[in-house]
Amino acid sequence: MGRVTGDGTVGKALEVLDQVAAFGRPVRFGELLSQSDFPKPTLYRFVQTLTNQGMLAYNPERQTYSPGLRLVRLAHAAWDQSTLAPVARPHIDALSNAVGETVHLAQLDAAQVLYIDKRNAGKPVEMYSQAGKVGPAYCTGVGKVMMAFLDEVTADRVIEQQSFHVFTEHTLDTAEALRAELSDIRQNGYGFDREEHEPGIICVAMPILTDTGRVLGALSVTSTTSRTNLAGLEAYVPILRDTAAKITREAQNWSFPDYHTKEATRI
Amino acid sequence: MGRVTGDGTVGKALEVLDQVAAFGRPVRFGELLSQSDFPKPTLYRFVQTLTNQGMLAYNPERQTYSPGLRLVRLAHAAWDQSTLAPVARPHIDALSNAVGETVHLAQLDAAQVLYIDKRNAGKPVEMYSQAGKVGPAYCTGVGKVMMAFLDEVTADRVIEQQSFHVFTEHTLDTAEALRAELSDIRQNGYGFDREEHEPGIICVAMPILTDTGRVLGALSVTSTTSRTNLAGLEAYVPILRDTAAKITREAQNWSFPDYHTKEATRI
DNA sequence: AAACCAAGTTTCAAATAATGAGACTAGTTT
DNA sequence: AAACTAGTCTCATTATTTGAAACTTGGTTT
Repeated sequence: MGRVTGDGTVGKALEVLDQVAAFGRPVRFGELLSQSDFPKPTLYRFVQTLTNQGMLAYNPERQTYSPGLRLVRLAHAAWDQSTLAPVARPHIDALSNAVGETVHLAQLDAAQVLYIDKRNAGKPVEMYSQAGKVGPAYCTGVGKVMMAFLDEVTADRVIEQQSFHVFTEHTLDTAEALRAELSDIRQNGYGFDREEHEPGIICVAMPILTDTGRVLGALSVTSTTSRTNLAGLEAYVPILRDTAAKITREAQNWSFPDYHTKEATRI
Repeated sequence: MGRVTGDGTVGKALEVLDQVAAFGRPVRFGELLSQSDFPKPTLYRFVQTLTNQGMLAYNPERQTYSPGLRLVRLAHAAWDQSTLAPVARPHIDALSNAVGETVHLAQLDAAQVLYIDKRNAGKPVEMYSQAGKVGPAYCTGVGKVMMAFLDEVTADRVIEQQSFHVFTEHTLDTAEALRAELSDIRQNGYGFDREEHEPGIICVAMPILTDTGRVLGALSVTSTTSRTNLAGLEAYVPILRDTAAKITREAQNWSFPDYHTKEATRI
């Protein structure tokens, strides 16, 4: 969804990979076919190739395909080199201890929010279950603050790719409403999720920017309307700002990849 | 290393992806070129395509490439659907608590050991940093017990792909020595790492097999020669066997992908 | 400031690989 | 045993990849 297609054969093969992943369970060739735009033999060859390459795993007993182990290995490298996680970890820990609420670290990937790290209030870390998860950008705190600080061209592209599905009565459901909100966020320097994604769930979010203003990612503190309110969350703004600044400082040295290509095709 | 090449354009592109990941740090185009068999424009186009697709991330300030965020998202799905991790987690937790030593869960990927989960004695879980890591199969406990229970054809292919690099004075450095060891392991049903990979580090490992004998993965308990010895580790065999059996039972229901294709090219 | 150099990028005809309609096979149901 | 279904294979056509060479850009030296 929102992914650039038409990068030749490689792009098509990766599209198939995404489709398999999107099923969320092992999937049969036929199911994939009925859902795919590719003709049977073409899809078949892609699936074959990806399986040979370890990007898909094949279960011969059930004749099903699922995303392969090679991805886990590659993601390990991505995690280390292309995400804020290694640099941010100690600061996230400190933030989590200080606020005693759920903390998220996210980055943008193809117009979606990709959760990179998470600390559950109190509970021990239950990682991979959350890291790698994606969510909508237009109705989450982290998504909105990241979009707010993108350059105009990139922002337009990202906004255009939002689905504006209505999750709750507070969900912003048009590009115009979103643009207005992003403008507010730019003014304040931070943003909220006002039960826009899930009823009863609110959060305050802070962008992580380079000092040239490039978006690196975002942090958020999440709570529920039963425990606090927006004013209560706003009290966390100073510590969030501080944490973000620390992450920025360290990230500058290590230096991180950008979220746009020269080609303007990818976010 | 050990990966099947020659799956057309897609295979070549993924080879490039592996090369970038192998650098272990953001890498410039030129560095990649000097290390690659592809001619300049060909490599250039691959890198371009992969970047457009989010499989690589480009840092315009430093002009470097690193594995992209899309991999993190895809790996999340792989983790959930193609690994033993979700099923094994509670049992690994219990095992870790019971033995108070470092516990590993691993699977085979392309003749290498892929660590899927880990519990550090006492310390809090620090996930992704370990999950996705790869290691040699011929000189680790988990690697050897998995190889020992592969079917003959697959085992031959895997053994052939081992590097037999000598890490310590105890490293098995020939296919013959390894085959003898695997035979012993098959007899006992479990295996050890006798400081073969790192001096002072020893472990006892147990394969996780389906009841038809197919290899699903392996478990190990690791310690140091300063804290215990092989006889001490052997005491953990019953609980390891028990844990493996529990994981097998649950995995059967959920059912997992295999580690060989119909094509006999991929492990 | 001109010449040089290195790194990255683009071009385009030739070579190669991807494509997909259709045929085939194996397994299952009527 | 015929009809059906899901998966796999073939091969002429078509479209894409390929890479030598030329070009551009930014930085460094003379």
